[in-house]
Amino acid sequence: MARKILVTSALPYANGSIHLGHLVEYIQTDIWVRFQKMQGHTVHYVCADDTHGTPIMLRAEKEGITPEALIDAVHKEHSADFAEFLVEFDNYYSTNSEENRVLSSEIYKKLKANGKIATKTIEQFYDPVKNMFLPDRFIKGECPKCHAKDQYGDSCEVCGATYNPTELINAYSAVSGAAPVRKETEHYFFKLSECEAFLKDWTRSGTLQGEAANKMGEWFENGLNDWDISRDAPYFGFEIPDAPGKYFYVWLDAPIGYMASFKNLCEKQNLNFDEYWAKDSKTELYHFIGKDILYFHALFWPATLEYSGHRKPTQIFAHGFLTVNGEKMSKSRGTFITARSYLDHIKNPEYLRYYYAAKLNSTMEDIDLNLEDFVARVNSDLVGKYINIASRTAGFINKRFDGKLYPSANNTVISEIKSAAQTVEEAYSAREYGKALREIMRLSDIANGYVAEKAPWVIAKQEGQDTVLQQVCSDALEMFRLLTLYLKPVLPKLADQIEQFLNIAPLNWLAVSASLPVQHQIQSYEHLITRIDPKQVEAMVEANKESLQASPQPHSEQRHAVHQQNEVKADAVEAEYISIDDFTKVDLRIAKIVSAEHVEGAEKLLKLMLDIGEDQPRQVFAGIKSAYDPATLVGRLTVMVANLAPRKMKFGMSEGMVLAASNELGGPFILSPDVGAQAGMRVK
RNA sequence: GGUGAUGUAGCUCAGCUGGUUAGAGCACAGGAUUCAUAAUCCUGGGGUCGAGGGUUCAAGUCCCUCUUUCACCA
Repeated sequence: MARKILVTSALPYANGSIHLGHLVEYIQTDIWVRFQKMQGHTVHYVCADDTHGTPIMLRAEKEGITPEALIDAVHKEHSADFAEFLVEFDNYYSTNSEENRVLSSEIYKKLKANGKIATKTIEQFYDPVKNMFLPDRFIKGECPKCHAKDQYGDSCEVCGATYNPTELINAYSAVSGAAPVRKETEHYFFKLSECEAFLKDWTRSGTLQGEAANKMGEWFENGLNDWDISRDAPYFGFEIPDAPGKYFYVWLDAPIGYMASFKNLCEKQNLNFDEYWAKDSKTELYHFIGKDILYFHALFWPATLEYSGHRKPTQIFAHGFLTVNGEKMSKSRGTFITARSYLDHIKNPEYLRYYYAAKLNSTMEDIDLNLEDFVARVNSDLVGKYINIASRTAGFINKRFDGKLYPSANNTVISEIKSAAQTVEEAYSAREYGKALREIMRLSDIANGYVAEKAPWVIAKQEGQDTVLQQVCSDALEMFRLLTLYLKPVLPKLADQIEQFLNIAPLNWLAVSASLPVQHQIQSYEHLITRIDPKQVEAMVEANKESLQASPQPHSEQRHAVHQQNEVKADAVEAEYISIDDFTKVDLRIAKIVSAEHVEGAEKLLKLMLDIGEDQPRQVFAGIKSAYDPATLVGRLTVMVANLAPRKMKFGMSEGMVLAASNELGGPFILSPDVGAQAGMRVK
């Protein structure tokens, strides 16, 4: 039965080029879509550029163009990159579209009518020169820990410390250089906290991978915060209908961009939008995303849909990140490789599609692009094994039999390859591409073994064996046809060339049970694919090396968003000195460790019972598990903070803090008093 | 500090609900072959499955502790 399926990939931000990390997702999705289409299902694959937000606005300004001109240019670039990597969207649109404006407004109004919108006055950093509110990323200053200059508002790239923008020393606006001030403003919130019951239910109903559902559990444990969905002018985005000067936060209209892109496709192809998005839709909806934006797709998005009267996603497929040679992509190492740069150097996009597919599975594990392995694998699998089957047999058919086939009636190898169809099918369907390709390569080995065993080059020299020769080679080409069919979701362009070579109609899954008929005429064989020269890869890496200091590490979308959603808290700037009065507020005591034990389930904690001369020993959880065996601690004296507010931890109350020394060289080392100190003595 | 993952041959990875001497590809060694843009076939060496403890007749596979790498949160 033909299914109706709508598939999306995450929307790339219109502020940068597509790189090899992005491509993991688009290639993964494209393979799945092509596979489902080959199965005969109705599939629409839509995507769009994510175009709104402060970074786009500012970049356009810097380049002296309008945001619209910027996103138009990026849209062209992205579209070209995807097309060349054979990522075949049914529609690649933009979130800055009329359809999206209308849908975003409608959804907002429905959320409001359902009582899910609230307003709240918050305090944010404000650039008094530029007259705009500043996201954390646009506040820079000196790192409070290592004092590196020009660090971002949320973390230091030199020492790795994380902090609040308020902690930066000599903070300044990255836009104007002015010192930011705090300013109050009214923001609109989506009352996510009221959606908890619905979301708990939804995230556990099989819509997420197991690991993803576990991850979601964390958010529930901490309680859901209302989601800040507005930004103040100036902002490049959609103005909120009933709130002049307030704009939808980019993440509100981005997922609605999936709908808008599809709406646009409906207009072009006369499809029924509501059939796919109405609350009771019988169609299927799948979102392919990176694990970093799970938060938006598994919490905000389904809640938005639910309370605006729409259907929810059927499933969300999250994948891991790409590493190159086992490490994060890095500009200084030359492994931050753009799609364009790959095309310039390696040329053939199907090599990368094949390699990614060989590595992909249905989990959220990161996948590694090992460049040496990439060359070896592509050369060995695609050229040595797969293409070689045709390359070594087609010549005989063309030269000796005028391109005419004479397949045998019964070939056990062909039967075996055909019978693997279900295994391959299931693997693709479950997004276990690595498994599918392993099976296909196993079959390729069998096919090559068949040719080696029959040795057509020997038969060719024997008198009166023409028919046998023709059969062996025809059968090998039939094997090749089947393998091509299996590989087609991954290698669509190559499959297309092979269809022409074999002179057959475009392969779909039904063609598994067909065969090349007797007397079928094939075209002459021309070499279809060449080996990668490792020098090409070296040149690519070299070309991507940036000698300059690494440009800012892109913060993950999630961190970015969550920070934006947090209100700026009014931390007092720490003074350099404290008074004696401040110090005496801290009640330090000599403590005797009465008992020490491991805490089940805790990574770094030990549970200590500390005697400080009170009736009952204090229970304290200390993060010293890595350095101390509990048994050796019992009986020792150390120092604790006795008047620290008790804190409820996952494992119980912690009624104090043990002091310990550490830095990057080692630790923690707990303190020991000199001989004579007694439990309970005050330290000052 | 918390949470979710992760650690299996030189490299990249399979190993489902625990069950014979732990698998594949690449790389390496030896042999065969020459149809194929040095591709193919056969054979072989190589792993105390991150470390330690436990459950079990039986553990890479379950439990605990420690540890590696990564991500997210604080």
